[in-house]
Amino acid sequence: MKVNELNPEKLERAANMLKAIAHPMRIAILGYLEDGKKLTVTEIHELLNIEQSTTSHHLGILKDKGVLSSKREGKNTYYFLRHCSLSNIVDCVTKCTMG
Amino acid sequence: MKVNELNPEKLERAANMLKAIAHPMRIAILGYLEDGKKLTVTEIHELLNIEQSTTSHHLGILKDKGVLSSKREGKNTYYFLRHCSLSNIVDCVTKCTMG
DNA sequence: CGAATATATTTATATATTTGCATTTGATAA
DNA sequence: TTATCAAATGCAAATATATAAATATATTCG
Repeated sequence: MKVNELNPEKLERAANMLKAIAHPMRIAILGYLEDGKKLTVTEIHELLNIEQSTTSHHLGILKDKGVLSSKREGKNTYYFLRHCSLSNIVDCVTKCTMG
Repeated sequence: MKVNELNPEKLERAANMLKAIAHPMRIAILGYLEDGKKLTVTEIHELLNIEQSTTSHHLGILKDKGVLSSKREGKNTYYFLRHCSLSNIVDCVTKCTMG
């Protein structure tokens, strides 16, 4: 890989995407969204047992940094992984922290 | 993957490891350490053109969170990836942020 | 030992993040 | 229209993080 051909803006964008993922709740969210699953804000906030607004906040961060996409359907908004390969990051880091 | 069998402590550890990586300078550091390369603090601080103390700080964070290991040899301390698979994270996130 | 080099730590300041509450906006149905 | 459910936003307090300057520690060499 050519990380060091990365200019500061690219490093910044990569860091921002990782920073978006680097939070316990947000890692858990990504865990629920593997294999192309789509979930609503309410579903996630009930699964994680955290406030609706907090959930929305986390989802907004993940969307803003390019980790998730969303699609409104009626009253619900479904969130899902923008790049399915992003599951690998969570996979890799959980494996590395197990040992 | 079984992210959601992860208990809060494991999520926390995974998040901390990602948080350690999620910084432009620290991503650049990991870029220099791919393929098992080992570099000293001074080499890194010169490569990145940042303060020695700042460099040491960043390396300390990466080591503390389990991303890097270090080995002292004489006056120098060499830093290197603890799990070579961690390069994949940087790889994946840089690819995802390119598009 | 004292000097030089490499690394780490401490400290202070600036900046950013997390969280929940209250509110608002959006969509549907009665 | 009004009521209701779903999601997003603004705000504020608490907490965490980043940076650099100064200082401290460790190692080697003369």
